[in-house]
Amino acid sequence: MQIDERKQKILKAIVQDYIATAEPVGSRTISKKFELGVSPATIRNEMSDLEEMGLIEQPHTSAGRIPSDAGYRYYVDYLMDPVQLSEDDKKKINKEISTRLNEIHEVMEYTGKLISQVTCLTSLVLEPKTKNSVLKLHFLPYEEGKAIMVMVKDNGKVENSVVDIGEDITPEELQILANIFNEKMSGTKAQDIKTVLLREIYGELSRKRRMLDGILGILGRMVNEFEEVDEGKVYLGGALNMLNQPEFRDLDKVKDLFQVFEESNKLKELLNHDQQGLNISIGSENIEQVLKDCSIISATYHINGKQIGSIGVLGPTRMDYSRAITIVDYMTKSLTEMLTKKYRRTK
Amino acid sequence: MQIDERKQKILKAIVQDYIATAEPVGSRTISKKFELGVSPATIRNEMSDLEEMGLIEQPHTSAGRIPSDAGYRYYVDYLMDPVQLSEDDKKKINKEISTRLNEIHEVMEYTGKLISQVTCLTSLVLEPKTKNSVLKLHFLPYEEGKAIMVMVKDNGKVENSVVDIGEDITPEELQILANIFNEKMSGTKAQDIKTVLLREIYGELSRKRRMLDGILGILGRMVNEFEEVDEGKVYLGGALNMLNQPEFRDLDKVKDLFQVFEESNKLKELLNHDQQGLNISIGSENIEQVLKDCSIISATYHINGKQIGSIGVLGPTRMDYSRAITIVDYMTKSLTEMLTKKYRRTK
DNA sequence: GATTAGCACTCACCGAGGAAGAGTGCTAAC
DNA sequence: GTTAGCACTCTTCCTCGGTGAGTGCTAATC
Repeated sequence: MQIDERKQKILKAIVQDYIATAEPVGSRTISKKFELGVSPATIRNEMSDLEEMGLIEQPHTSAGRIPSDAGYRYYVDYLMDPVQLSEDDKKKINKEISTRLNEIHEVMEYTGKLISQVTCLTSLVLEPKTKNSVLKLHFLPYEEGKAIMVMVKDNGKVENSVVDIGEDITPEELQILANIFNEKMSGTKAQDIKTVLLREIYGELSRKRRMLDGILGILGRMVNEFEEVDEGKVYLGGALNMLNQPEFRDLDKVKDLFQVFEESNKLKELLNHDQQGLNISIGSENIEQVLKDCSIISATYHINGKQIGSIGVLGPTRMDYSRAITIVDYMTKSLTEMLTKKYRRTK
Repeated sequence: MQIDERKQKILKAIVQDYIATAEPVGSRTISKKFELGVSPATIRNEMSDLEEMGLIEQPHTSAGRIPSDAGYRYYVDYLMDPVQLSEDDKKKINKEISTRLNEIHEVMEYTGKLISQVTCLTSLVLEPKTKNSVLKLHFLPYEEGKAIMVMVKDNGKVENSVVDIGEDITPEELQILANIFNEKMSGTKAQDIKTVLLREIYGELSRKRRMLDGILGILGRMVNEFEEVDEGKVYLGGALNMLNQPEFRDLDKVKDLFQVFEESNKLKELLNHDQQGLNISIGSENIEQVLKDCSIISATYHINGKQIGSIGVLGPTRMDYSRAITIVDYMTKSLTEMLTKKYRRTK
């Protein structure tokens, strides 16, 4: 869409003023607050054009204009001024995160809190996907018929779960299972394990008929475990901030919104776009109908340049895009750096 | 407080009608809906007395009466009719829980969902406190200078964490440490481990001077781990249900309430009364000022008759107490039974 | 003496009506 | 092409009277 410079300035003024005040912007306001050197009447004419183009709209006849989704999109793509994060903010973020780096879930939770605090919006943080290799498998004795399976993954995480092994499997046999895994499978992606592993083990064990049935059963359950821990958890932070937004003064809207917040699957989907890097989804561009008055800024972070998770902020379409983008961007970089440092492995 | 039978009947009618309708109850309503055999005028006189006693109050002059906190308390203590849970409900609860019994956090989360669904209120579920014994300790190799410590607790939970062990500790030495622990300490309460363990290990190892320093360091960190995992997580479910309650039509109240919901520490405190069994906290009886219009029904559940956690429901003071109590009560019993069955150990 | 009918009074709630104010669109002049 | 002027629209806010639910009091009744 090609629009002339003065229209751009006016659109920019409308978006910025509306972001700041949450009130429809009138022609007089623009001519007073922003120095365009033209009278309100001229601005009115331009606004009429902008409305025809679908970039702004009028809540009712005698009100000012507010940006449409398309208007925000144009603003974000072409008009927005870049914002620098203050050194203070940067320091705060870096320091706060690095003091919390013990457990991955603590990092995630705190990252979320931090983002929502700095942006005054709601934060979404997706745990690194553990669609990655299990490096090593250990079995430990538990109780009759059960064993503790400890999995070391190549992102440094350690998971354990109790698996049923049946009564007639001996510790030695379990050890064989672990050995086979550690020798042959180490580094296999979890989702590939199901097929590959089963074939391998089958070959290896075909001599030892007696064990076979039991162990195949264990494998079935193990693979379930692998998949279960595969899911990155999603952390929601600062949901309350939404209640301070004037667009959520309506209780029904709050209900709808929080309904989405309670469904972690939906939240995951919101962050789960395929492309890497920064992504901005404005209003009706969101998959979720309920979020038609919200925008989401999200970005991916990396560990060892490979596994990825994402973080995002969710706010009303009328959010301070440039600030939010800057913060999300900085946060992903800082997270990538720290997590990579933490989980750098010789392998 | 001694009040005559007719006053009791009237108070009961007021509470029940108010619970059902959320509207102040007038004298005419009572005389029509409940068969007391007296005219509205008589009821009015009685109501006037009840108000003087502080059991009911009047929102404004020309409105009916609503129960005060003291009124609810009297109702709960003396007037309430017991409710039987329908067989359907029972079956539903039992079935739903037992299909989910794999991971403790799944049980907790699902229990919460179930309670909030059945009561249409908000549920709080406190994980079993793991202020309990570590039965067994294992060490597994991780990377240079670190080891995976796997702890089996006597409530059946398995926890793992990566501990720094320093470069010059050999796997064999770690094994010794584990052996010492498993022989001497097994079953010691986590909070007692710090002192006892240190003394024991010190004696055991005083011969092997070289190892001592390193191992003492590990112990320090281990003990931190023990304490860290001590905290039971709290699960919140059905927070949205509160938004359907007419008392939370006011956005500011919602904000305050959700503020509490976001602080898991406060939620824990709400469930953390010392006495076992059922506990009812009405309105201003709550520690948390913000919850002065809410009541909490909570009860403790047990595993192996020892470790305890609790579950609760939170709703407006105008909640259906007898139903809520019945459900919470049934739920704790059913949870106790199932968890005890699951975690029954020969030890 | 307890109960009740009758009645005046209070007060929240609701909808109508009207004034104020913000903002527009149009027209005519610059 | 730009702007001043003006009529017009529409929301917001306030006021005001009517309505209805419910009370408290008084006097009559059981």
